[in-house]
Amino acid sequence: MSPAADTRDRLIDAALELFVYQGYAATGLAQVARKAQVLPGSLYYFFPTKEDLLLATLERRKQTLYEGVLRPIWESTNDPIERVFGLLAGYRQMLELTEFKHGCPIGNLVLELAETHPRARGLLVQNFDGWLDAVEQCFASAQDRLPPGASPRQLAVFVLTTMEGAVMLARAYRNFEAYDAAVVHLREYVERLLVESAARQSSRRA
Amino acid sequence: MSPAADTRDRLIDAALELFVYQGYAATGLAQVARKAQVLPGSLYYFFPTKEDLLLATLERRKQTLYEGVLRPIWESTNDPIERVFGLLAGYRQMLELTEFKHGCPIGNLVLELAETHPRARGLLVQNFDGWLDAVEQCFASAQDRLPPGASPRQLAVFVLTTMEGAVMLARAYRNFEAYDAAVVHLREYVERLLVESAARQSSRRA
DNA sequence: CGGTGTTGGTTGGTTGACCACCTAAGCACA
DNA sequence: TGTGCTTAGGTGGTCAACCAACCAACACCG
Repeated sequence: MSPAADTRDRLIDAALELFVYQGYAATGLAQVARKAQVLPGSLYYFFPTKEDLLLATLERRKQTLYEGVLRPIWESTNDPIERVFGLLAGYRQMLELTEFKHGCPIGNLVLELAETHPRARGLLVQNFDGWLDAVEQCFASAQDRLPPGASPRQLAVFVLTTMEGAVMLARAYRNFEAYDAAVVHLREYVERLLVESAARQSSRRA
Repeated sequence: MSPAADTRDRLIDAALELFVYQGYAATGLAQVARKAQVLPGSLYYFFPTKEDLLLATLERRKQTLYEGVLRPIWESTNDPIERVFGLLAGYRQMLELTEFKHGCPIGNLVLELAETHPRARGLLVQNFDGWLDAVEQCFASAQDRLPPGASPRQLAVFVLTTMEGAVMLARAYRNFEAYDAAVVHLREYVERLLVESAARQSSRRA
């Protein structure tokens, strides 16, 4: 890796963390540079404007979704339904490790920037889409165990809304009560869909 | 109302909207004063610091929860379960009316301020608590129609996480697909709890 | 009644810090 | 020698915070 690519990466890493931790507007470029061990001027060399830096972080986030988020869980879990809940457990673990400092990296920025930064919104949506695609695939490959009317995509959306809301409440309360309650109910719901479908299939066979 | 209380109120009203619309950090005090038709100096008379203004808006939000949010729905709907979904419909309507500009007033600020403003976090939690109390009461007064193990509080938490997540996705995508999908699934889940309980009761009677 | 001090609220402008943004000189490596 | 990158410094602008002068309403007292 060239030295330039290295500092560029360090800048994105630093910005990624600061934007998620304290918001976009509240983060100064000088602070990003300091955290990345780079002089403020260099920052301008790679990212002409602050928004360019923001877009680069979102692009990075999108590209590391599989490597950083999905793969560790996909490798430890095979059952598609359990993979979904493994994902939820992963976010829980992140909250735990960072003592609720980091929530969902996308969610925070959506609420802050959706109205004011249209280009960022586009990338945020792409990030959500990537996540939804992955979860949709889980449900799709378990579709034979689900009721016939169940839409994998809509189930994925439900999982994402639950997760985003749960992360938000966990950060607000600084505990896992709400997060765990939400996941328990989501599991109850999915469980019911599974047994319903199983009952239907066995009755058809009979 | 004294003229002073009036300008104070106007300031809180203006700040309330701006903080929700464009975030806390991104909102300048001069902008708040302009919107409230007040000179910047007066702002300092009522609120020594920007954070004091923030806390006042959260206090106000807490006190207007019933009047502004719950009452209109409570009055048009009697069934406790339908009241819960009426609440969700109300937030949907707000998104529609404001063209996705306003999300949940509390949720936005939670993600922005939870880590950096501990006093604000306390008030944000109080706001969530008030909302949760109301929804919990709904489920509690329908408890005879729910399975015996169902906890009204935990159900309320599930509703809140769903709502917050749904609002977030609606704002990101600028459409209601995700919002509606989430609400549909939540309804499916509650519906299943109701019929389950009904079946159990009729089988006991038999 | 009327003059006088006090209080609650307003005005407009200042201050110092910080911000994103910009530049031009310097560096190392090819 | 040239190119890619880094460095230090600087500019204009905006921010929260602050202030001193001001004003109207009121209370108190001669």
